[in-house]
Parts: sequence; C-alpha cells; structure tokens
Amino acid sequence: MSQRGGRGFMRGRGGGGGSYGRGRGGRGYSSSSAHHSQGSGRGGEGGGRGGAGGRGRHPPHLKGREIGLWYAKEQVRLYGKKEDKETRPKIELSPSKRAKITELLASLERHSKASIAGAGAINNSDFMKRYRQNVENNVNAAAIRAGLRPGDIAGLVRNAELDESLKNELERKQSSPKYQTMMRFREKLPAYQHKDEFLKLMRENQVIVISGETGCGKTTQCCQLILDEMIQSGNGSLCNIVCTQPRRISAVTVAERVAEERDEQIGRNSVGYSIRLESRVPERDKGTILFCTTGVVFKYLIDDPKLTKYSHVVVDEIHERDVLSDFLITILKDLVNLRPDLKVILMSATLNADKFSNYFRHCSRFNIPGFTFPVTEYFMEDVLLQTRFTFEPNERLQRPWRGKNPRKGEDQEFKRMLESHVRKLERDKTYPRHVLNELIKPEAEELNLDLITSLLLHICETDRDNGAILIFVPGWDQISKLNTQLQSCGKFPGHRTLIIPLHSMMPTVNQKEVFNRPPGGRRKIIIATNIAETSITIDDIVYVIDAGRIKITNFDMQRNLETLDTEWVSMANATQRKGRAGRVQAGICYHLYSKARENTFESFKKPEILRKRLEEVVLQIKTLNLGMTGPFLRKLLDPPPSKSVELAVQRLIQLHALDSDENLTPLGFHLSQLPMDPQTGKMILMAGIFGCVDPILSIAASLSFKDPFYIPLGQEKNVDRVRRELADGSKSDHLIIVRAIEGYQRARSHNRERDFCYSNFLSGNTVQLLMNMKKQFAEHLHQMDYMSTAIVEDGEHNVNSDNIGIVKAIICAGLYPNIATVTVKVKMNGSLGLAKIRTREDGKVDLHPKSVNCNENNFESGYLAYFQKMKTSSLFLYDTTMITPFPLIFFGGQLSFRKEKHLGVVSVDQNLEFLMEKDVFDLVQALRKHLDELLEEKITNPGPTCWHELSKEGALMRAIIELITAEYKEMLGEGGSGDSDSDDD
DNA sequence: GGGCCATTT
Repeated sequence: MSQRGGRGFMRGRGGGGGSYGRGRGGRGYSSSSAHHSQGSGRGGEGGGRGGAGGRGRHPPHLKGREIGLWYAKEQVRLYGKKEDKETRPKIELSPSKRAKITELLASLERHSKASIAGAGAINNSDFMKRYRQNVENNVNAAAIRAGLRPGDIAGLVRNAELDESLKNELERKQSSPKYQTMMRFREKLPAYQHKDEFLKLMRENQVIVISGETGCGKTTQCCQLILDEMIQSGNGSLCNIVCTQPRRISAVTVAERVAEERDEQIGRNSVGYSIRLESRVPERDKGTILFCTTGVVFKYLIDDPKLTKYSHVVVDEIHERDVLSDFLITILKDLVNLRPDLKVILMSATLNADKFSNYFRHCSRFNIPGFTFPVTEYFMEDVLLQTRFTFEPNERLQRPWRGKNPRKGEDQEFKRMLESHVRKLERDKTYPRHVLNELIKPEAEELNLDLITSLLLHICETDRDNGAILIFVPGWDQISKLNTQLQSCGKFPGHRTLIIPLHSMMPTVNQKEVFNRPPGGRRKIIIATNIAETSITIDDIVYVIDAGRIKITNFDMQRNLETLDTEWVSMANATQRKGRAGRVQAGICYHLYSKARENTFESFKKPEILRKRLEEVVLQIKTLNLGMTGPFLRKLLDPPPSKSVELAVQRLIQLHALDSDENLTPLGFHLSQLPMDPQTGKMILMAGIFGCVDPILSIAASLSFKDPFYIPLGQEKNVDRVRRELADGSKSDHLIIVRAIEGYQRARSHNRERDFCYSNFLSGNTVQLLMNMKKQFAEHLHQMDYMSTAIVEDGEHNVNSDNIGIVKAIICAGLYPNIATVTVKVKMNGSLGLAKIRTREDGKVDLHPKSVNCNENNFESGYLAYFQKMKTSSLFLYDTTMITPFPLIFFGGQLSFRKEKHLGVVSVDQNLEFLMEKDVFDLVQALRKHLDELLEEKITNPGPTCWHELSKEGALMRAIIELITAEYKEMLGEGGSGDSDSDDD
C-alpha cells in the first residue's frame, strides 16, 4: 500500500529545515499532504513518488524571498495559476493491496452467508428486554440480600439479639476513659448542645434540613446522635446511616474524626468510609455510619434503587450545589414516598437553608448556631484609608470591571450606584476626601497587585505577631505575577516571610509547609485560588485578603461551548473566604471591593447543573430508570434549560448511545455503567476490542480525572520540555500520559519512582491514582466481557499496544467527532507559517499553550483529535493528538462519495474530505461496512477478540489494522511502509 | 502566547 499526498514541500528539505529532518527524499506521504495550503506553491506532484518528479530544487544562489518567488514561478509553470490548490490528502492502494482486500471481502461474504441469519445485525429491543430484566433481577437480588421478598417495600429487618448486644456494647464503651475524654470535647460543640431538640425533630419528621456554619459540629455529631439514640432505644439493628460528602478528602477525614470520638478503629466497628478506589466499610452490617462521596451513593442506587440497606440518608454540604447532590436530593424527594421508614437529613449552610426546606414541601428546619472566632471585615474604602494607596491612571483600562454578560447599561447603572455610595460617605464624613477620590476612580474596580503589596506591607508594619496571611486571587496568572512582585520588591525577605503559591496544578498543594507554622518565626503568606475556600483548610490564618474574583466554568448553550470566566464572587464565596481568618483566633478580612460593589453580588454561585454539559447526567438518568430526561430534570431544585438538555440528548444520539426515542442503545448501556464521560467510555470499549488496553486506559484515566503533571511557578518552560521529550515526536498530548505512566512503572521497579516524578514534574499521588483507576476500568471491561481477565497488562488484550498508529486510531474512535483540521501556509521564503487550526462548528480555534502541538507547524497529517475545548481568553483545544486519514475513515462518521471533475472525493460526515478513486472507495467502504457490523455485534454481545486470521473477525480486524499501521508508518517515516509488497505501482 | 475547582460499586 502506498499513499501519495505528493504535493508541496517535503519535510527535511534543505538540510534539516523541518523539525524531523530525516531527509527521506521523496518517499511517501509528504507533510503537506493533508492540509498545508499551497501558498506560494512549491512542489507539486510529478508522476513519480511523493512529488519527487517534475519538481526541481531552487538554484543554490538564491536567498530568502527569492527562493519563495522561484518556487511560486515553478508552481505556475507546472500547474498554471490558480488551479490545483488541492490540499486534501489522496488515498491510494497498491494493486497487490487491492487484490488482498478483494479476496478478503469475498471470503467475508462467504462467512456471513454461512453464519446464522441475522448474525451481525443487532436487535435493539431484544437487547433492551434483556437489559431491563437484568436491572429488575439486580433490584430483587438486593432486596433478597436485605432480607426482603422481591417487590417488598424496603426496610431493615429487626434482630432482637443484635439490638441487645449493640446496646450493651455502647454502654461498655461509654465507660471507657478515652471515650469520656472525647465526650468532654463533644459536649462543647453547639450541635451536641442542641441534642434533645434535634432528636425530637428527627423522631417527628421524615425529612429535616439542618443548617449551621462550619465549626458547629453538625457533620460529626448529628450522625452519632442518631445512631446512639437508635442503639439505646433498642433499635440498633434497624439503623444504618449513610452520610454523603462532596469531596473524597472530607469523607475520609470526617470518618476518621468520628471513629476517634467513638474510640474505635475505622472500618472495624460502627464507622467507616467509602470513596472511589478506597473503602473501609464497617465490619458489622447493622448499627453503622458510613461516610462516602456522593458519587458512591449513585453507584449504590443502580443495584438498590430504594437504598434498602439504609435507614437514614444524610446529605452534607448541599449548599455547594454540585450536580450530584442536586441530583441526589431530587431522587430522595421521590424515594421518601416509597420508603416511609427512610429518614432524610439535609445539611446546609444557614444562608440558603430555606430554599431546601421549601423544596421538600416546607419540611422542618433546624439551625445550629455557629462556633467561630469574630472576623473584622474591611472593604476597599477602609483599605484605601489604611494604606493611603492611590491608583495610577491606567490608559489601557478597558472599562471598570464587569460581569460576563452585562445587561445593557449595567456599567452606567453601577457607576450611578457607586457615585451615590460615595456621596453618602461624604455626607456622613466617614472617610476623608482623598479616600473618596480614589474610590470613585474606575481603576479601583480593577484587580490591582500593587494595592495588595501595599496592604501586605501595612499588615506587616502594624502586626508584630507575624499572623499568617491568605490572599485569594482568581488564577494562575495573578498568583505568578504577585509572587514575582513580592519576591523581587525586597520588602518580604526570605528570613522574615515565607511566600507559598497555592494552586491545584502547583506541587505546593501536597506540601506540609502550607499547614505548618514556618520555622524561625517567619510570617506565612499564601497566594491561593479558591482551592483554599473549601478544599484546603489552613488553620493558623489571621488575615484574609479577598480580591473578590473567582474563575468559574460556564456552559454557553447558544454556542454549545464551555467557557471559563472571571467573575465577581457571590456573597456565599465572600463569607466563606472571610471565615478562613477565624478558625483558631479572631481575624481580619480585607475585601478589595467597595460596599457599593458588594451590593451587586449574587447571593450564591450559580448551581453547577446550570453551568455544565449534561451528557453524563442524562446517561445516569437512563441507568437509574428515571424515565424521560426532560420531565425528570424539571423536578430538580433549579431545572436546567431545555436547550441544554436537548444538546446533551442530541450528542448522545450522535454517539449512538441513545436511539431517537431516547432509549439506551446497547452501546449507551455499557457507557452508562462506566465511571467516565461517554466519549472516553467509547474509547476504552474500542481498546478492549482492538487489543490496546494498557495505553488507552492510561489516557482514559487521565481524561476522566486529571493530568498528572505539576507546573511549579517559573518552571513552565521546563515542563514543556519534559512533555515534548515524553511525546517523542508523536504529536500527541495523550501519548504523553501513556509514556509518563510507563516511565513511572519502570522507575518504580528500580525504586526510583520519586526521582522520576521529580525530574518529570509528575505528581506521584496522581500517577498512583491513575494506575488504580486503570485497574478499576479493566475490572469493568472484564465484567462486561470485553476482557477475559481484569489484568491491565494482560498480553491477549495488548497485542496492539506498541502499535502507535492503532493506539492513535482508538483515541480517534473515542474522541470523534472532536476533530480539528490544521493548515500551514508556506511563506514566500519557503519557511512554514503558523499552524491554523479550525473546527467545523467554531471555525478558527487555538491550541492551548500547554499542548505539545502548540507552536508546531510541521504536521505530517492535518487532523487533530481533541478532548477538551474551552473558551478563556481565546477558544482553546487543551489536548490534541495528530490523526491520519484511515482512522477517520474507519471510525469517523458517515462516508459519502462524489465526483468533482475528474477527482473522486470521499467525505466523512460531509466534513472531512479525502481524494480517492471510486474503485478504492468501494473497497474501503465495504471494509467499513463489515467493521461497523462487527463492532455492533461486539457491543451487543461482547467477548474477547478472536485474532485468528481464519476467523471472520480476525481476518477483518487484521486487514484494517494493517491499513492503519502502514499509513501511519509511512507518514511518520518509521522504517518504510512496513509492507513487503508496497512498491509495485 | 498561557492553565477555576471538584468527582464516580
């Protein structure tokens, strides 16, 4: 086989001009073949191979622009002026290859005639019947395990003997000295002090909302109070409490804390936790408290929709309004009718507790007063007064800062509010004139790092106790700039201050120094994103400086795009930030915005369900049999707009996960079982079928969790370098992850993994989690019968793992239709211009600077598959892999053929186009049809792939793999075509 | 020419 793009410049021309510079001469697929615009039109396709014929080299005496002009003239001489701006790659098959495929197709026809009628075609409704039966069986099996008859209304079954022994055990425990010491502490917590009222409400109501600020002990105490009362009243065998937390770390720490208070070992007695890939559930199965992440409860719901194992469900931190907790309380709202014995406790911050109570038909509310130290609040006017800071006029100021979608006239409206606020301060003589002069300047509305520096100096001068300072800024950029400014201004020398940047991508998030008091009596200054608002808690903070901004993802339904915007914080954010100063002593919070600005703040951050794509939510609704998505989602506390639901359903239909009636297809059924988004799910199913499980599971793990790379401040370029080395010319961000995990494992076998992580900017924790996720994914594939074992490295399932062409093809199969095209103009002087990236829906997009393909302009193939696309300062593709034509033809969308003058043109989904003769197309299309049938059969009736070349499946798979492999090798110039009979045309 | 934060038997 050979493919001849055959036009344009060659890589490596002119003595290593290209980054690859292998100097392959005219062999194979030229780098321009896919989408490099002809531009000044160098090269061209002679009759011979790859543009070698007909095209001359420019005379050696020419320089710079003259070279380009020479090629331009040459282009005109060979092809005439405007014609032949062909940029579509041409796909050809050698005669021997054609003969092979023709023979294969004939044998496949014989196979299908010989096999039972209907094999290969799927019958959706049969599948769905089986699948619904399975769901039913699971439910009944769970009921039987819980000691119920199938169909019974659930509930725990009393065991009088156990009631007695649980009661005795608790009494014994209450006399232990350790327990009593802990009890003296517990008794001081507000939640414990309101014990009787709380328990009375619990007895009298099925659903209650508990509100209270951090530090009141509601999470640790309420579950214990319920359990102890149940046990003491002789009902211990009827009590299992599950308490959900939004984050893994809080599920574990709360469980550990409660176990300690009960003088127990975690997972040994009444208290345990369960988070993904890590659980220590209580050994006994009655009289327990289980802390788990919300996602874990969702998995319980699949097998046990009525949560029959539990008597109490406690949903904590519901005020955070994450998708899962919103979703869960909607399910619970229906479940309480089916389970009159089930008690539901919703826990929220005080501010919006009423909203939840109203949602549950005005259920009872109980507020527990807070227990924190007082925090003095200052606003911009006070900061200006204390620092005497003056704003430099900023010519380039776009306008006072404002929200993302400003209503018409919002700026003017705010200006009037600010002016009236200033007039009032003037009348009241609260602040001197110079402060008001500054406050009214538009510059006062901008995030000003000089002001922060000035305020820090003010704090350092007035406070001699070196209290720790926490600064909230919106993102990486501001952390970086402020850090540089503080380090270089000379006023915060290392022997007096310790400055720690804190961001999820910086290694400091896992360092103890963040929590400890710095040695030598120095002052700790932490510059953080909102990671320090909930995820990381630093106890010794005395001062908080709140810049008042937050970066937040939104979903733009009109443009079908995810965006990342900087916005003013909500009141809830501001309160939370302020509270960070009062954890162990009285504190001070400086808000870097005026009281007037604060008046424009929303009360709460927009619920996550209104800010996200809904594909996974829709699949979950289907898995849990909750009916049509539209009606179900309208039951939510804040229903997402129907447009957003439609977009999700449409995309799932496009992925063949749902049929047009919104039923799960067999593929959709598998995807809904997998803990990842549908496209990544599709990728791992295909990896199972195509025998490249290990590398693809690495990619899937990182796409569904996070990138394992740290980026230490100032090391950005070094991280880029390491990533380029790991990519090793593959032009793939996804393969970087594969190589990183492989490298880690190799290093670990020599006990060198720490060094490996250090020199490659990897987070060892994240890599280990990714490896555990791979194991979990392999277990899923095994359970679904896509693998015969659950071993990631199993040879049978990795026959193609070292074949980069196939691994990339499977990346493409999963990520499709997320495909961008690349064009590179050839400049007059013969050098390459910048790569221009486009997608069908968005037009021009940019590659994110973190991508290894950013700044690349020498692409052997003009297609990039991507996973994440987000609009920030520009519309970015965050992660890309260069893809060759055959994977798009075999795993992309609908193929169609047309004649364009004398050329045959094949298009994929009426979008991506390739040149192909009709007879070649017929062969390719026939192969594709057989592949589609095979895949559908594999999806409906999974089983390990049979690679034997005499089987229908084996022969077809081998043929397709051979085509993709040969194409890839030829393009990348790795050891020729890898095909012994390729040179016969 | 530049990266908010979480999370799944």
